[in-house]
Amino acid sequence: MKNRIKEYRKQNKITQDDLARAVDVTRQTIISLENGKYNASLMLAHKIAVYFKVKIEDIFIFEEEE
Amino acid sequence: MKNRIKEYRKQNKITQDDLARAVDVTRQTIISLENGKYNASLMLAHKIAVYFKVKIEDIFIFEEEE
DNA sequence: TAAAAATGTAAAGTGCACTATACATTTAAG
DNA sequence: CTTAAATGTATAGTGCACTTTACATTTTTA
Repeated sequence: MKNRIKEYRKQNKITQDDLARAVDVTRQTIISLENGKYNASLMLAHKIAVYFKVKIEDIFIFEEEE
Repeated sequence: MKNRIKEYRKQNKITQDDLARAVDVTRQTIISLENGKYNASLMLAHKIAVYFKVKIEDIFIFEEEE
């Protein structure tokens, strides 16, 4: 699964730290998500989508699966 | 976070076992989700939404959070 | 009403999502 | 060019999402 967190973050001109605080996780978590270390939880995906005012599916890209 | 998995499953008249196989998890996982033991991962939420042909937000209800 | 099908409970184990802390590297700005 | 801000790397630890197996209870159907 891929995501467009970095894209949306750049568009909104905010820092990783800003986003982390906004969705209540650590900066490490944002870095890990942006760099594809692992996937977000459903709850975090939702918070990020709400923050950017888009749908979960707009940020998280589900491809080659089931 | 709540979810409407059981509702959608009943509407589609399929069993927990059927759904479990369809989204490639164990029956235990479906039971646990339906009974609110824990939340689905983003990937599983997506598979379930695709299976029922609806959006993630139609099945998973995010309320009192951030 | 008895057997089968569906649902639920229990419990131990694995891996990943996320935290926390510390430091190193890159980018931006005076 | 030098400092500060932003981004990244590393590592150890915690809890939860999910598995597996086994059995118990409820619901459905012949």
